[in-house]
Amino acid sequence: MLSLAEENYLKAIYHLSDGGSKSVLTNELAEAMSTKAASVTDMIKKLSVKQFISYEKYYGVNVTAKGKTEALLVIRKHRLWETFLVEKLGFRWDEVHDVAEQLEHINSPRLIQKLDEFLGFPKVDPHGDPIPDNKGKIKLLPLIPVDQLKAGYHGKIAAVKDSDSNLLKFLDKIGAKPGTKIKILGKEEYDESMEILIDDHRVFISREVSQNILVSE
Amino acid sequence: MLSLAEENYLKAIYHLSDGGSKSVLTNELAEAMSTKAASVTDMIKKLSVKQFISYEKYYGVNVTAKGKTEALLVIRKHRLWETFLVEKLGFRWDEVHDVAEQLEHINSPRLIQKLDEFLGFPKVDPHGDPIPDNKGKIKLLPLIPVDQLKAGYHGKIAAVKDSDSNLLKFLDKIGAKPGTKIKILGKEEYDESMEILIDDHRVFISREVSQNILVSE
DNA sequence: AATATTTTTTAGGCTTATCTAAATTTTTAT
DNA sequence: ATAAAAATTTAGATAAGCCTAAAAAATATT
Repeated sequence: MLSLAEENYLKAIYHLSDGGSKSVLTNELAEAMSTKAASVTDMIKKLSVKQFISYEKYYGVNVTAKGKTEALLVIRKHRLWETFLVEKLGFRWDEVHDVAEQLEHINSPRLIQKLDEFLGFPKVDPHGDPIPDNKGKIKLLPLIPVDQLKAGYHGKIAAVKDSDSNLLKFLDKIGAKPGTKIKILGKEEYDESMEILIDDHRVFISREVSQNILVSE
Repeated sequence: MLSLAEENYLKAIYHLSDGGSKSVLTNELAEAMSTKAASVTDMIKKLSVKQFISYEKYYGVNVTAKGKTEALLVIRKHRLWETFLVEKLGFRWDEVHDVAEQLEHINSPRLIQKLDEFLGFPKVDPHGDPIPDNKGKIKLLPLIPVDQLKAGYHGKIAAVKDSDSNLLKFLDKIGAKPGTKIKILGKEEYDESMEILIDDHRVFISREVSQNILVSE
């Protein structure tokens, strides 16, 4: 149905559009795909003809309902594989992204069904991101980045935002992952760094980090 | 290093040459790859330049040592994935081939190392075929097809030859798989069909089937 | 409002992997 | 030994996905 390149573009469009809630510009997409604007224009035309996106010259692209479902099915595969790599093969969560990028393109509904079952039908992946169902539907809960919380807040980490390997290694080091208890002790006005408790351990985190740790409600 | 198409050609050449012991003709390869002789000639030139095969115009190709190693590393991945699909995900052995054909091209040495470990370093895949090591070395034991055995022989099934889904389903039905006890009761001269015991169950098999069940020594 | 800048698209090429049709080489048969 | 048949290679196209350079459209500046 979709080629590997088409799947990758569609997924990028889905992510850049925040799940379809805004349009995506050509250069933005070129940047994300590490390619040139001219190549993006070519691909946009193809995906548009196939009705995965809608496109008006010079005004950026939007995913259609069909495109959204398709993107979410790829994301489902990606997140199930990431879960497999961490839970079953013992990968660290900062190592899984590139491999999952390859595995997500394996085409076998039966494989994904069996994998889902083998993993015990997980609802979220190791980063706390929700796993879409086999119809391409996803339940997104509203999440708040820690940098917006006030001193005194306490709850649990729901997810981490960035999939940058260095951020993940740092979070690993301070013991921060989805499910971990977190409490805000204070925020420094000058640089917005924060003092927090991770599982009752006191740590200092910069704004870059606090923006990437998410809690629910 | 190698493109997907190149990997597939190399693997086919390895198999058709019986592991490098004879040369492979253009048409033979075209047939195996479901493509045209002209396309094969093109690809042969590429693999030849890259030194994975040696090639003399009009006389067929042979795999080099380098090509053999490379082919065996792909086969290693294929067989580890087949083992995973059967042992861990509960696939039937007649269902795994097509999915493994896709999975074998995932490029991540770490993934294969972890998978091997997860599976407990299996020596053979679900069909009884040996799994090459991570250096691309394989230990092939000499196997004998059941149609060459005499009445009275008894031993264990070592492997099954054909990966045709219908054959595998039939073998499943009569309970024949690697490790199962087998005894030859007799052979019918007329059509070479045989009467055998599979795990003490009496069954009749045709020559097509008996040629595809293998025992060691 | 006119001009400069930025963004996007078009035009034309390149590579990989495929194809058909024609040419060439090898093999088989007379 | 030569002609016919079969196998293989070459030549020339095509499609996907990318590129650079140039043109066109939209946006920003003065």
